[in-house]
Order: sequence, then structure tokens, then C-alpha cells
Amino acid sequence: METIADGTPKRAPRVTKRRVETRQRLLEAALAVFAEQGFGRSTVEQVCSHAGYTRGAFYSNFSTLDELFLAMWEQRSAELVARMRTALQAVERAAVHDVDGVVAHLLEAVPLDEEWYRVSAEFTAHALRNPDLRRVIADREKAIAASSTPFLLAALARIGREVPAPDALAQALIAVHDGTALQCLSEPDNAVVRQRRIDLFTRVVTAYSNESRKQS
Amino acid sequence: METIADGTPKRAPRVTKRRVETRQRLLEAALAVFAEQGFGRSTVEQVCSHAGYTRGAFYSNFSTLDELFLAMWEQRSAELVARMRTALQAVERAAVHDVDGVVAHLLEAVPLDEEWYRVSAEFTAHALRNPDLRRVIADREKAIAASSTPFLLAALARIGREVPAPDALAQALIAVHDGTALQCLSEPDNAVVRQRRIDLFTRVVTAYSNESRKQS
DNA sequence: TGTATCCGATACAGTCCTGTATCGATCGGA
DNA sequence: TCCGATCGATACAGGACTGTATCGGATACA
Repeated sequence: METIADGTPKRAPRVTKRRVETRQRLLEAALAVFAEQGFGRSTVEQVCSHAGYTRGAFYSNFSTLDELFLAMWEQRSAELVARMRTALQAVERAAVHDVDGVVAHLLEAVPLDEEWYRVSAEFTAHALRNPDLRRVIADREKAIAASSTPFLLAALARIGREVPAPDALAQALIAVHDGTALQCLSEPDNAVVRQRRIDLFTRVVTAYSNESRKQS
Repeated sequence: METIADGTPKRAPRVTKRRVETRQRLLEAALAVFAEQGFGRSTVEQVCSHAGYTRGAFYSNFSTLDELFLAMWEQRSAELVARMRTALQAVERAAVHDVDGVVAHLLEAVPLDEEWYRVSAEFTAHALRNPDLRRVIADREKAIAASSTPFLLAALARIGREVPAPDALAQALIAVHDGTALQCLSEPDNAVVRQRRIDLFTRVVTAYSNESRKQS
């Protein structure tokens, strides 16, 4: 058996199935409750009761609401990146003929989810108050960029365009996504706003890429 | 004296100087406390004590923290629009020779304020939970667009560029501002990110405008 | 199947916050 | 300067949430 420095036996945490299930249900309840009430106004009790537990379950798995918030946010955004990656892989096989087509597929891979937007906005504000969390935000953005850039470049290459500064384009698209998301969500019935979002993506992709010398 | 429908005398509220002062100090304290703790975790007591009052003052001026949050947000964003307008008027008289110059002045008019960003992000999330507040957000964006568009068009005209769809450009710039603000704030020491923000603005302004037939 | 361990429910004490009611101080107008 | 209205401080009762300590049932493993 492993021991740690002072000789205290380091018991393997032996993560039981029940524990995993409980933790997961708490994470899901956290998303729902935080989206509904706001993180700041949510209480340990609300999350537990929404998940069908009492506070005993919470304190056995987390020590603070902040910890739960972080865990939930990291899990969901990792999932989001994974789903995006999958959706973009599909583009590999799809027929695209122009920038509009590439943008259409790109936007399909990144859906606008109001529940997630609310929680993310609050997490962001929260993270800006804490140096460690600030890095978490920045790292996540890099992960999103890293996951999507190869597919985007490949898709553009197939329509005969090359990107001199891929990192700059990725950062630009993330900013455009974030900024337009709020516009679309604050006027959900306004088709003009949604269309302008698409136009903006198209123009940005166009502005950051050129026709290649040799079309494939 | 005016009366309302049921004949109840409608006493003129007689807003005293003291009341105005108190209200204003509460609004200022709200910004500070909400930025520091987050709106959700802030209490009436914290705001009052930060402003140098007890809760009596609060309940005499507002009925809920939500109401204070809205009042504070509206006041600050109205100020922000006003300051932006002033800064843009200065551009009227400044020498600009190209798109870079226009963008430089534009960005100067809209500073990146972390305190305000935090509060705004939270207000946004909060507003998305309430149909009335949702409209408040959308209206504010329209006000920002309406204030800045004329100056932007004028500045571009002076360097020989015209904008076919000014509203679309305005919406695009607001989105770009919002999106890049987070990127810059989450990595405050990263000069590359800041430079890319400027580049993105430049490319968007360029993409949404053309050279006029007749240069002035 | 037996048993040691783990997990989550429950009980409890303590803290903080809210909203109202009351009162003295302050202010504005004549 | 005086009076009436207003403002904000204070006191108070009620309620909600927290975190810990304890306990019984569930679970993994032999």
C-alpha cells in the first residue's frame, strides 16, 4: 500500500458507483438551479433538493458551492468542446462550396443555449474575481481554439482559401460568437439580429483568409 | 393639487437634497459591492454599510436589491453612453487618415473597465431571466448604436469610405467589443490578445465599408 | 454470505439577513 | 424662527442557511 510522507496510510479513495452517481446528479442539479436562480442566489439546499438529496450528500462530495460551480462548469465546457469537435468532424465529409457553407456548418457546431449562456456569464464574472479561475477561463478558450482550428482550416482549404494567421482568426471567431450570442438571446424573436450574426461570421472568416494560389 | 383616480391627494414627492444624495451614494455603493462580491452574494446590509448608512436608508429609497441593481445599471450605462458620445465628438476635430485611425479613436471612447464588465455580465445573466429586463438590455444596445453610428459614419466619410449598412456595422462592432472585452480581461497581461482586438475592429470596419466614388 | 467501510440522512446550534414598526433628527417653506 | 413633513437610525421578531456531529442503511469485497 502506498504511504505519504509522514507514513500515514494513503487509502485508495475507492470511488464507489453510488458516489459517482451522486456527484453527477449534483452537478446536473447545479446547472439547472444556477441557471434558474443565478449562482449567487442559489443555496446548497436548493441544489441538493433539486437533485433529490439532502445536504449530507453535498458535504460528502464538495466543500463549498464555489467548488461545485467550478466542477460543473469544467465538466460542461469540456462536453461542449467534445461535441463541437464531433460536429466539426462531420464537416469533413460534407460538401461545402464557399465561405457561407463553412460558416453554416461552423455555427451548427456551436449552438446557442440560453441556459448555458446565463451560467457562463455568471461564471465569467465570478472567475474575474479570482486569479486562478481567470486562468481557467483563458485555458478553456485556448482549448476551444485548438479543437476547432484544424477543422476550420481544412474546410477553408477545400474551398480554396488559406489562413495566414489561424490563431488570430480563432480568437476573432470566439469573440464574435460570444458577442453575438448575447444579442441573439436578448432578442430571440428578431430574425434580423440572427442573420447579422451569420453575416458577421462570414465577413470575419473572409477577412482573415485569402484565395490560395493553387485551388485543390 | 393633482389627484389620482380615486381622489386620493397625490402629494408632490418633494425630492429633498438629502434624499438625492442618499440615493446616489447607495447607487455608488451598489456598484462597488456588486463588483466585489457579485450581485447574488451581496446583501442590503453590505451595500448600506459601504455607503455609510443603515438599512433604514435603503428601505426608504428602494424596495428590493433587484430594484437597486436595475437603477444602478441604468444610471451607469447612460453615463457610459454619454461619455462615449463626448469622446466621439472629439474625433470630429481630430485628424484621421485611415481606418486604423478611426478605430483607434473609437476604442479610446469605449474603455475596458473590469469592474463594469463584471457587473454587466451578471446583470445580463440576470436580465435574461426576466422578460422586462431583457428589453432593457436590447434597448440599451440600440441606444449605444444610435449614439455612435453618426460619428463613426462621419469619421469614415472623411477618410473616403461609406457604409452601405450602418446598423449592421454598429451591431457587429458592439458584438466585437463585448466578445473581445472578456478575452482582454481574462488575460490582462497579454499584449497579443489586445492587439488582435484592435485588428479585429479594423477588419470589421473595413469589411463593412467601401471606398466612396468621390473622396472629399 | 459476512463484515468492514462508506455514504448520505438527520438533528442541532449558531449566524446572518430580512422586513417592519417606531422614533428622534433634520430639512424645507412660510 | 417655527412647524410640519420627511428621512434614516434603531429595535425586534421571524426565517433561512450553514457546517458539524452522529447514526443507520447500503455497498464492495473476500
